[in-house]
Amino acid sequence: MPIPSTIPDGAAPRFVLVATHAEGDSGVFDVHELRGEDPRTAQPSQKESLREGQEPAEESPAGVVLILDEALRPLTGPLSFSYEDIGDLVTWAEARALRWVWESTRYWYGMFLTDGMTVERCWDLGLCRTILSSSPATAGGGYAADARDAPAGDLDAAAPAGPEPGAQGSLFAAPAPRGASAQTVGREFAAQRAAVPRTTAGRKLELLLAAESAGALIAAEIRATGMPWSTRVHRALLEDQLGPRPPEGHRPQKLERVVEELRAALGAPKLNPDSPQELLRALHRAGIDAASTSQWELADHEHPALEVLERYKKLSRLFTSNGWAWLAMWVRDGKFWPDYTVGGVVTGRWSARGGGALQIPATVRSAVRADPGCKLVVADASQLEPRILAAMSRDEALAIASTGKDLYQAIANRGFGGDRASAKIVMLGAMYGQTSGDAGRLMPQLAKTYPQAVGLIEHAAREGEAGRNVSTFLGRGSPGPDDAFAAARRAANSLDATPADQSRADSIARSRGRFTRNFVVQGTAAEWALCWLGQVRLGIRRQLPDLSSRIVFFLHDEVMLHVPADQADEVVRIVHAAAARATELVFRSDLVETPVTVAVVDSYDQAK
DNA sequence: TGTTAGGGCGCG
DNA sequence: AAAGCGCGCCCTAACA
Repeated sequence: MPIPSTIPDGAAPRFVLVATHAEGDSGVFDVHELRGEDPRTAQPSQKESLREGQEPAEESPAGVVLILDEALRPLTGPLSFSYEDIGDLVTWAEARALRWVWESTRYWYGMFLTDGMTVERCWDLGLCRTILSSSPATAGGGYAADARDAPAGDLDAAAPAGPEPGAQGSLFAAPAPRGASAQTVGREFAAQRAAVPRTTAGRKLELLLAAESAGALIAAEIRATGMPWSTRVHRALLEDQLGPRPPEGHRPQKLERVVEELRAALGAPKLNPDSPQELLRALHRAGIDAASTSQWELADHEHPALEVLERYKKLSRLFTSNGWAWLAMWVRDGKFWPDYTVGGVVTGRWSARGGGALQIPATVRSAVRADPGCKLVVADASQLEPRILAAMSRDEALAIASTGKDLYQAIANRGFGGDRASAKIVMLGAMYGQTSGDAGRLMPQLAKTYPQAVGLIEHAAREGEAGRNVSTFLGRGSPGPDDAFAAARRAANSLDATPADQSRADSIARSRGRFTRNFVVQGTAAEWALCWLGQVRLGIRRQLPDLSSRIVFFLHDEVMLHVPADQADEVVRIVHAAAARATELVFRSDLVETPVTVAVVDSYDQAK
C-alpha cells in the first residue's frame, strides 16, 4: 500500500483510523452488524449476506484506513485495503508506533491476528464509549448525550487543544453517514478524546481507556493463541474418576454406582439426585432436617448418606461440566479456546462465554500442559483486593501492613491478637458488606485500626444505599439503581406504606450498598490487573520480540503464559516488574506493595 | 416443543 | 427473617 508516499513532509502521524468504508462507498459489510461475530468462524452465508453485491472476491476491499496526526487532521484520504495487502501498512504504522483506532478490536484485530500480524497499541471505541458514557470524570458527565445530540461539526470543534485543523475544514465535520464509515469513526474518536478532561480525573480516565484497549488486544491474542490443553491427560483423568466414556444419555459406571449407593443410604430407590425437590424430600424422610440441598447447608448436618451425596455432587459436576462432552465441544488441536468479553462485568472484570473459561475447576487443571521444551508461567497477585483498598484509600496503617509477604497476618498482628483467620474474615467481610458472625463483630476494631480504608468502603456503601452511583479509582462508573430499587423506595415513601414496605425498601437499599461497596474495590482491582497485564504484554514484546512467549489465560488477578523454557526466567522478571509498574501507573505511589506469586511449571495444577 | 427462572456450584 | 461481592453453566421445573 502506498501509505508513506501520501503523507506530507513534516507531518507527524499518530493514529491509524480503521473503518469499513469511506462515505458513499458500498460493497463492504458493516462492522456493527458483525460485532460479536468471529470473522474466522462466521458461516460463509452470514458473511456473504453482509456484503452488498457480488461474490466476495479474494481481492475485495476489507475496509479503509485514514492516517491522522495528533490534532486528528487526516494526513491521507481514506485508503481502501484488503486483507492481502494490509501487511505493509501494519509494518509501516508499527514502525512509527501509531495507535490503531477502531470500533471493535475483537473484530479488526482478530482479523489481523489470523494473518499473523500484531499491533502494539489501539483505541477501542466501543469499549471506551461504554466507560465514557458512565464515568463521572467525563466533562459534565455528558459525553453520551453530547455524542448523540451535538450537531455535525461540533464534536470536531471540541477536540482537545493542539495545532488547528487545516483551513480546508476537517473530514469529520461532514454529516454522519450510515454505518461505520471513516467519517463516523473519526467523529466518534474526536468526541471521545474531547470528553476526557485535562484534570487529574481525566489523566486517570485516560489510563483506564488505554488499559481497557490494551486488554482488548490481549483478549484477541489469547483467543487467537488458545490455551494448551492435553486431551490425553483429560481423558485419562475422566476414566480414572468416572470410568469409561458412557453412551450418550447415560451416566458413567462409577457415577452410576455412587447413585445406587446414595439411593440405598437414603432408602429412596428411585431418587433422581439431580432434582433438588426430590432430593430434599428424600433427605427429610431420612431424618435430615435441611432447608436446602446445598453443600453449605448440609455441612451442618450429620448422616452417613451425606458423605455419599457429596461424592455424587463432585463427580456429577465433573461429568456434566468438564467431561467428554465438554472436551469434544471446546478443545480442538490440543487447545482450549477462551472467548473473553473485555469489560463484560460491570466492575470492569472480563467475562467469558463458552466452555466456562473462568471456572476451570482444580480437578482438571492437570490437563493444561506446556508443549515439549516449553513452560507455563503462572502468576497471581496475592491478596490483591485489600492491597488495592489500601492504595486507593491512602490508608497508612494498611499500607504498612501491605509491605510484608502476608497482609492478613500483618493485619492480625495489629489489632487482632495475631489471629490470622479472624483478620482475613473481617477484612473480606468489610469489602463484601458482611454484617453477621465474626466479621460483623470484629468490624469496629477494623474501622478503628484502619480508618481510611474502612471509611472509603463505608462511604461507597452509603452512596449506594442512597441510590447514588460510585466510581472506581480510575473512573469507571457504577450502574445506577435498578427499577426494583426505585419501586421499593416509592412504596416505602407513600402515605399508606406498611412496615413491610419499609423493610423491603431497606433490604433492597442495603443490597445495593453491598454492591457499590464491593464495586469500588473489585473494580479498582480489575483496573490494576488490566494495567499489570498490559505491562506484561509490553515487556514481552520489547524484551522477547520473537513473540514465542505468549499470554494464554487471564483470570481476574491471575495470568498464565506459555513460554519457551529458556525464556521462562526472563518472563518471570517481566511479570514481577509489570506488577510494580502497574501500581505506580494507577496510584502514582509505591507505598502499597502488590507482590505477585509466580510459578514456572509444566502443568497448571502444579502452580500453587 | 421451546423458553425462562431458580437451585446449585465452579472460579476470582 | 435475613443472609458477604462479581460472574457462567448445568440441571430441573414451571409455563407458554
